[in-house]
Amino acid sequence: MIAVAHYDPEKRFAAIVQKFRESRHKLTPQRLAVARVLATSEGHPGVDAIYDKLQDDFPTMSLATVYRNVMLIKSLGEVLELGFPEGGNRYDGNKPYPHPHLICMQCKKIIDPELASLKDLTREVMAASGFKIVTHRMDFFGICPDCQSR
Amino acid sequence: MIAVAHYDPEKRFAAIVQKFRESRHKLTPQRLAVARVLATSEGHPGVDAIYDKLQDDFPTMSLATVYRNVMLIKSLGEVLELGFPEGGNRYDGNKPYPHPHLICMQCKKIIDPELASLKDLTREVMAASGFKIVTHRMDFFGICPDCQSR
DNA sequence: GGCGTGGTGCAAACCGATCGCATTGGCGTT
DNA sequence: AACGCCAATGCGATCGGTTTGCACCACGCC
Repeated sequence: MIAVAHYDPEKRFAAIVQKFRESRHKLTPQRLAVARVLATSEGHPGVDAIYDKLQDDFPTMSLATVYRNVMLIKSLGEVLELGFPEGGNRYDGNKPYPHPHLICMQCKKIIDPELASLKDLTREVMAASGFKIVTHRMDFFGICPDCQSR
Repeated sequence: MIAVAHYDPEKRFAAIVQKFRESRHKLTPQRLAVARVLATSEGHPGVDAIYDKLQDDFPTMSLATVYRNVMLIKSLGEVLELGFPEGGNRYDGNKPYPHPHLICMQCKKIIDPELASLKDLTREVMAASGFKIVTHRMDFFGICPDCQSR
């Protein structure tokens, strides 16, 4: 398996909470719980996965609340949204900047491969096209080793 | 502007029609019209754009017919679908294999930059992860020269 | 040219995501 | 520590792009 660089979830959680404070948003238990899940972003969870994970602690929490808080954290720039046309967007609040993803088409797991920097490619595109590149998206779709052997 | 390699729309159209025949699908005027638009895929049209473009020739054609035929051509492997989480998927039937795209976030135009092959990256990912890579997606989002000067 | 079946047009259904609203509760103020 | 404002929550209703069901139509084998 590829080595995966990641940040300390505690530090990421603190950074997100800091953004809440700066933007004068209230620190509700539900909000903090969503932030905590995203700070780790184990497995690049979708809204459903976040919702399920918090069912034990917040049995009455609404799915709408998860949606709203994920969107809030996204608007604060503290989570990377991986949108998919078929729905079920996934989120990465541990590394909230664009990076490549490796997606298993069968079990839907998503991991972060370590790749030679895309900086060169981005620079190449900017120079050749005249575009001002704001962000990018790079996904590899395939079958993971686990699913291959199943 | 980046030079863009593309295929002869006539040849692409013939190839798609050939697939229709092989798969025993009827050659209706609406189906052929959709295939003809996709063979060129000027501007990477979405379903709406295809529908609009064919209004003059087929004023009574249903949007559902466009959807069904685009999906058919996709299932035949003759069009590349560029799905977006916010909807409005775009299609490329001229180069129906994965390749990078450069997308203007303002006017939504999509062009094909010429880049050093991604083969090396794909191979790197496969070797390092053990995944069997089936396809990929690589988009650069930015502001095109036209929109920058507006 | 006739027939069978797949294709079309229309409208209804679908469904994840979002919104409206009444209630709740975080947190600045006193 | 208690108050009170207004953002946040939970719930149900709603939305809009896409898909589906169905009756009618027409492509293409014979």
